[in-house]
Amino acid sequence: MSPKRAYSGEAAPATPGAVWLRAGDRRPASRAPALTRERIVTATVALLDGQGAQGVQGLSMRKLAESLDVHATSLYWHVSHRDDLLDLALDAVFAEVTLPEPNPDTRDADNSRTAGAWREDVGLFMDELRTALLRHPWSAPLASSRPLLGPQALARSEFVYAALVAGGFEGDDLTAAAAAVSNYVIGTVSAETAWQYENPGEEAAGRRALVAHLRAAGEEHPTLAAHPPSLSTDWEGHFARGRDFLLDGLAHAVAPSG
Amino acid sequence: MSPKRAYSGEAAPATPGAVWLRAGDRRPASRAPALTRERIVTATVALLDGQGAQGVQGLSMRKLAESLDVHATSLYWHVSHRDDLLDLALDAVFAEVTLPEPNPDTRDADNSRTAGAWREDVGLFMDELRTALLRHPWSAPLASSRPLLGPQALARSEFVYAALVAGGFEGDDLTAAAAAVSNYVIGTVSAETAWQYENPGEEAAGRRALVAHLRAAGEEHPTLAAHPPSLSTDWEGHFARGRDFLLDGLAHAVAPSG
DNA sequence: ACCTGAACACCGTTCAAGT
DNA sequence: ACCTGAACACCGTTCAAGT
Repeated sequence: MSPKRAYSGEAAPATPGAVWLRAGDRRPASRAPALTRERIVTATVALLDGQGAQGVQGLSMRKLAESLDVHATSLYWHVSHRDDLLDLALDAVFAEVTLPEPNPDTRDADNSRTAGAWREDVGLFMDELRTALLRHPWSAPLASSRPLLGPQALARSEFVYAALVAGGFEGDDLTAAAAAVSNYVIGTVSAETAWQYENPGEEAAGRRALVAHLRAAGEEHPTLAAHPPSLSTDWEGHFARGRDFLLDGLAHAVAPSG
Repeated sequence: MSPKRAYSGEAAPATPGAVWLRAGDRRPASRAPALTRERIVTATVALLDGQGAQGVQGLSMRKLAESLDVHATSLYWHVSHRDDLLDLALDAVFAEVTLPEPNPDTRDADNSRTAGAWREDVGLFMDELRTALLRHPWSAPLASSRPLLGPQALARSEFVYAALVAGGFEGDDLTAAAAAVSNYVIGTVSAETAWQYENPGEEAAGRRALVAHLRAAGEEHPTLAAHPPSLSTDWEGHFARGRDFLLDGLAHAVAPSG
């Protein structure tokens, strides 16, 4: 109704991932303030973790403020939008991905690259990322829908890029390989967490309904019916198999003869 | 006093003989309902498509109702929650993934499986799915965070399963392969759409800020700085490369010798 | 059977005002 | 510099009531 600037509500900020791009976003503090960005981010992660299957919808500025014993509007001194909070919380999850020093670009006696090194590094990254994302069920869907530009995320990307470069990737192959690795992990964990129930008690009933649904639909989908997709919920095993498929394909790209 | 279109009750009509003058006064005995689930879903997709980079947040029951010339609360006769609408809209996107009859499990003269058939089918599925998801930028993040159980989604799964079974996959390898294929596509498109701007005019400024950000961060991340991730935005090319990496890995699993 | 209207319990965000 | 308080423009969903 109002002609000028329509209510923007929860609309995404104009530039995706804008928190990371704004300079001079944070004012210097004079006296120890009640609120700091760190405290707010910690409380955000805690609130989201406590909201179970609600995901990112479990975060409201008002609930967050209450958990910090402050008014909702105070948060806006430290942060521009709710979305900033989500980006910051996500980067805090990436901080939990702990990685060693990457294996260097070592060579065998015949000057070919050692086969195992880069693959081990990339596989380790994938496993570690999955573990961190699973610890915070709201994080994988978020990671799949926001640019990953926070300092912690960038540091993890650096690790992957270094490992792939050591493995012989370069140019577009490098970019594509790194993207495939991240997207596989994030996509897989996102799918896995999509099955989480609000209430553990509902799981049994939900499972029964799913079996009945697939059986009914299965009459038209014989292959699917013969291999019910998510009834065997060995998520970790399936993750590892798919990870190895992808790593096999990457290995093929840098050593097509072998 | 009285609202604009009140039921007149027993009051005398203003115009004598007005019954005859009013069109549509008598509803047909079995009147077609104003709303159907199909109409609602179509309007939902249209609304979401029109909300640009807002994604799933662009859908409100009130706006949707307005676009259907109905009250928001009427929608609840046809649908239980807002989430139902999202699941229905997502399945409508899967309906746009058009696929041929899958290649059968053909054999070569030496009774080994023809190498190209299943791979062609799976690759086609991946390309088609990407295209459909890109047409509706809100759909990939949604697909990555909801179980894909709609009839259209299941039919597409059937195609992938059939192709993989024809290629020689079974058991956990089959499940893992199918999941990897879907998750790769959905994860990749989700990442791609995460970079979309609300307003095309902001893209240039956002790009400059991103370059500056990566340059500053690049001092600590040399490999990343040397290969700036998303500045070359050949999304399709990178998608195809990653797709082929994965397909190579899958091919290796069913023909480890070759 | 299908739709309306009022009501409830929430939202994110702005802005002037306080300290 | 940092926080409060009131206000604005929205939300999803319920339920009794209408036709």
